[in-house]
Amino acid sequence: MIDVRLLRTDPAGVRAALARRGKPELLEQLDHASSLDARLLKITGERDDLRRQVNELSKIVGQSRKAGDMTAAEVAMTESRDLGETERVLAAEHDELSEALRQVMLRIPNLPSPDAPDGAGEDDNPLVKGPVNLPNSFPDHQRVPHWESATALGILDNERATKISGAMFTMQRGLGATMARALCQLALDNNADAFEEIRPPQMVTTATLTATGQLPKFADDAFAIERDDLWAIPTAEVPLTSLYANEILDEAQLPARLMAHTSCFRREAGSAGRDTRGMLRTHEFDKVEILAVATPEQAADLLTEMTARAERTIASLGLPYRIIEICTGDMGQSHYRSFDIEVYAPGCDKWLEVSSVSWFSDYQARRADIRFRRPDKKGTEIAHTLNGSALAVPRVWAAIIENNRQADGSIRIPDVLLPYMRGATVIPAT
RNA sequence: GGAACGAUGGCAGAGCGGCCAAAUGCAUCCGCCUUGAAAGCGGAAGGGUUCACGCCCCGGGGGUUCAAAUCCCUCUCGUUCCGCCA
Repeated sequence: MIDVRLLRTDPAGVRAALARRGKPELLEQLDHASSLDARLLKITGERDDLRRQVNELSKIVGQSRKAGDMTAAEVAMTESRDLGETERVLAAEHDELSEALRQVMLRIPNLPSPDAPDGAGEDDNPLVKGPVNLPNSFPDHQRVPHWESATALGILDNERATKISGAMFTMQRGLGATMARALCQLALDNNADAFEEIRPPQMVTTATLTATGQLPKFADDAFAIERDDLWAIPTAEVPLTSLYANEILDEAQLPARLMAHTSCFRREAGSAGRDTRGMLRTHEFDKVEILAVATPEQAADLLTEMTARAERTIASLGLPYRIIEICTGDMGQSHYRSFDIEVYAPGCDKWLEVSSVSWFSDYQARRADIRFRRPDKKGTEIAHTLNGSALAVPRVWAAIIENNRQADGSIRIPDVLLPYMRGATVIPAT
């Protein structure tokens, strides 16, 4: 959520920042929020004034009783009763207004960073680095899509996954399953020097899913377990961000660095038919996420560091990759600044997004109410949050299958994964 | 799933419906004392909102009342016992 007070004090600035996202309807929402806020302020003042009068009268009642002046007490009570009725009406109006304002504010996206590049859509995302490790050409045996080669090798069995769970579920077998797990181990081990490993719940409440920004706007993208009012997490970002929800941290605790390997569940509503082959887009996949809760001053460096960490793991696997920055027109709604790492998969001839590292400024933390206290200052401040995929399994797995395919059809296992592969160095051709 | 009890400041823990933003202890911070420390003594210290006055916050929500931390309802969470169970 953006700060209502900012909207109050600098409406032009907020408009200008939001306009960079290129969605005119957002400006109407801003106007709506402003007018609700103005009415809310007025009503709140009137209500509080009435409450003050009621409180004063109540004191008079008590004092008069004590003094034995029952008439005075009676007079004050009657007056207070009348005021109370008006107060009730105003209070109800206040509650309605403030809920309406909240609903509007929850749907207004974050203001992009001044440093974020302008652009209308994904075609405008600037290349920041690379391509790295990209050969001039690929031999024919690497031009085989992973869903063909992996299925032939018996390490991918999507047909049976579909039998069990329906379309867009996948299943790895044998060394394919081992390699999927190895990738998670690698990503965890690569970041264990600075991030605390968490095994969070993978089902969360509605309140938790609202804090990170998935609700109310993107309810259709998440799996719901309605009977118990729970949601399957679309990313570990959700439980990790809420880990410190409704808490006030000491500045010394920041940055708090957390990482988790979890399953991620996505309905992928609206993406039917797009990238649905093989492991490119699935309802359930594994990912290692790294996340930081920080002070505003720490955040920029953390964004750089976390992007570098994600890059390092991809680079160590020997895959061809590039880094792009996300422009204002393509940014996620909670994002302030964002970088993607893409890996080239020669078999399907695509650059695959395998990691996204983002800075959310105080947008998520305000929703989740994560604050911190500076030792030298009174009061509290909203924290900043950042997160990124240290490694998302399916597309990296697919890229390894395609890039590392040998002339004989076997798959060479990247050296950095060997410690986790129970002695295997290749996935043998059948 | 059934039953009983509980939820108050960083922690522990008081709190006859008004004198309670809330005792007391511990912890924290600042002074005094001391060569230094401990002890002792004195003092400070919650959050939100507001330019301010003020208003709100004793797990969440609702109700009763002139007035609610205190009474009633409800939800959530916790503890213990029973049942079931990886």
